[in-house]
Amino acid sequence: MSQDAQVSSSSAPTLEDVARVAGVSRATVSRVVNGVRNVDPAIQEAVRAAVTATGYRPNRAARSLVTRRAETIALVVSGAGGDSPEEQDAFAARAFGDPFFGRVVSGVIGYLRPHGMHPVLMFAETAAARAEVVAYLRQGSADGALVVSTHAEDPLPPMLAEAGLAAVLFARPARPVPLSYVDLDHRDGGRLAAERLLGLGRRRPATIAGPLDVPAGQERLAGFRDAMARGGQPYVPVAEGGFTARSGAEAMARLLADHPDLDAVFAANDLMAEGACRVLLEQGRRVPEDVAVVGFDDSPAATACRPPLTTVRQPVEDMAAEMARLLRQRIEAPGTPVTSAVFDPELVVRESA
Amino acid sequence: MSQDAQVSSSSAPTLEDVARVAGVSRATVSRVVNGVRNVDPAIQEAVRAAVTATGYRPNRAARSLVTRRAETIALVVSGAGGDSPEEQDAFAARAFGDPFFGRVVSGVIGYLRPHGMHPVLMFAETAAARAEVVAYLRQGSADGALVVSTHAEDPLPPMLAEAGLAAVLFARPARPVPLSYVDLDHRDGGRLAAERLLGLGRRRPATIAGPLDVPAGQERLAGFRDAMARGGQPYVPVAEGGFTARSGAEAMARLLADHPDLDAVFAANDLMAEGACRVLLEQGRRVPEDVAVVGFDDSPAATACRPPLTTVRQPVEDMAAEMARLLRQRIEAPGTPVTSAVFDPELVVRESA
DNA sequence: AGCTGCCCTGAGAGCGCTCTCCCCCTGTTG
DNA sequence: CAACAGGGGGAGAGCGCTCTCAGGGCAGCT
Repeated sequence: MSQDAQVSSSSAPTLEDVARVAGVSRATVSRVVNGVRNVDPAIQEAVRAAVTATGYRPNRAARSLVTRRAETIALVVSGAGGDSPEEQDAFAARAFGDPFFGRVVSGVIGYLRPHGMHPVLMFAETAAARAEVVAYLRQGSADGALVVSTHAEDPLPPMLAEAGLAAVLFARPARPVPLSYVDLDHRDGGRLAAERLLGLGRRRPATIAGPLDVPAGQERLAGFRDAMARGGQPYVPVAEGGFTARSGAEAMARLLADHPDLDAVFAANDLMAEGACRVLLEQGRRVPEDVAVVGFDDSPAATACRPPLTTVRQPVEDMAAEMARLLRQRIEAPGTPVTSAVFDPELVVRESA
Repeated sequence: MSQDAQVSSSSAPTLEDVARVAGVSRATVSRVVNGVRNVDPAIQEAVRAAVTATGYRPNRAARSLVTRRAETIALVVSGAGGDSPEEQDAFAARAFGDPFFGRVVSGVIGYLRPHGMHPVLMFAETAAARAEVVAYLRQGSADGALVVSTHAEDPLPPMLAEAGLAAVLFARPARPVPLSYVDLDHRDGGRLAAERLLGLGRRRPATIAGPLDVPAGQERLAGFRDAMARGGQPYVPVAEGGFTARSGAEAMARLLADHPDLDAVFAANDLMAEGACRVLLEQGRRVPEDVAVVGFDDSPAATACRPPLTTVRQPVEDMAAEMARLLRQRIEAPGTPVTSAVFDPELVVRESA
């Protein structure tokens, strides 16, 4: 039946059509369709019936035109990549190759969906792409942006802030930007790793830190060291890595050379932990018997690793959902001050520690 | 200066503003901004100057309202999942955990970007979500859909076709649907694997097939068998797997039990190949010396595997770009008949064969 | 010179929706 | 009973854009 009505009007039904069917004015239908405000229940009922009878769907463009809201938000994967097409492909592949983004997307959609919104996916890996993101938002095609940066020195957030656009970041930017963000309590993650190792009775720990110019890298290390110090281990050898398996392996080799008697390693991410495990195994150390290893992220690398890694997990979906919530809030009430939401990590115990 | 103009008009500049600055009518500015048609070069110049001076950006909603084009397309990750929130999360994580989707996204964006379009990301894993995708499109919020199904029996494509909506699929659906699609020549992929193994002098091949109710599963097998037959190996033992590492391992164990002297295995995807390698190694077979293994997909599992897998790669980015191109074409000219674009796979030689 | 026809430009009518008036009707109060 | 308040509903003005239509100017033709 709804199809008949649909077809008869030769095109998608409009408010006008619904009004005619319900025997009321356009304004009343609009009132019912949107936040119902002061409408006689009987009429509401009639309108609702007319809506289903006609198969009416509000035209988003028409609505946006007058409300000046796109009812759309941009999900921007941002980073400082190169400008060649190959690098762009590589950027995208790298970004999405990491299941981390899948979890972000999942969390964002999980929040947005009940609100009838859908994210527009954008990459901002080049200067041109960043300009386009800003233009897209200024143009009103999206009401705000959710930004996930792959690099700490991402130039996009400052651009967004300067243009006065609504945006929320995943992870605290390296230098302060007047934008809300969600982040993990990396310090606490480091603490969790330390306490696990301490609880296992390990007394000669070492750590493979992430890049120390990235907040996450610094804080995971700081948290680990603090907790170790509190646990009676004031001195912890550190080797810096670059969040890759190879860098983890190299760092592990250095640590082993300098401290052959170590019995525990905390790597600031799973990839480095995996590299570390490989080196450990190659050098004849058993994991976890001889050396316990704790990673960070709970990425697939954690389960793929032999042995499966004990690791620190971030509630990425929850964080992403909160990011979306903060953005919506900012869009609704542009005046609200910027805030941040910091989430607690969780220790996932597997076999490596 | 563009900022001054921007600010002075207190809000985003409109066509009217540009027209005033350029000293022409709205219509003329519109003509210049869009496909320039019969406009005096001098006036074009003046308009363009006014556009940059004012920092004008067409309002997408207003334009969409009259053109009845959203200039947006939906990128739908579709599948038949469960309806619980956990399953939805799992769905998303699974979908994006697979770098395959990253490559699809990358290819789609690569094509769309130069056309000033951006994809809206949607999941269609439940009946409600599917209904919403259809509603979203009927509502005109997007001009068409790019559908990537995780299951062969995805109900979304038929729904889209029936609603008369523009859509293009990734991979041929299990049962015919009047929709265009892009796909890989899976048969040829099977052939490539067979010829590699044959070229290596292997004479006792076996294969771990994918699910045989999926076109890709059937065709990879058929192509492999045909090429083997042509190469003088009419009989090839088959074990069916489910595209997971575990199923690959189990299939491998079965094959080994029945055919202990096999010297080559073609697994219909890398995950199964990885599982197969593990079993092979556990049972004391060396890869590739005793048994050569070829996978399919060239996923990260291929490089993560010990030894790294020789595998068949699909040009996913190109396929995704073509999918977007076909969709745009269909949107521009709705009358054109549905077509399909079949791409050629490529053998990537690593160490396992 | 007068006419035809073409090229270019402007005027203006909407696209479908929201939202501000404004009016009417009912219920309440002096 | 008159005056008023207030809730419920309709009329209508746009939001910014595209596109049709008509008109003005000019070249080429008879």
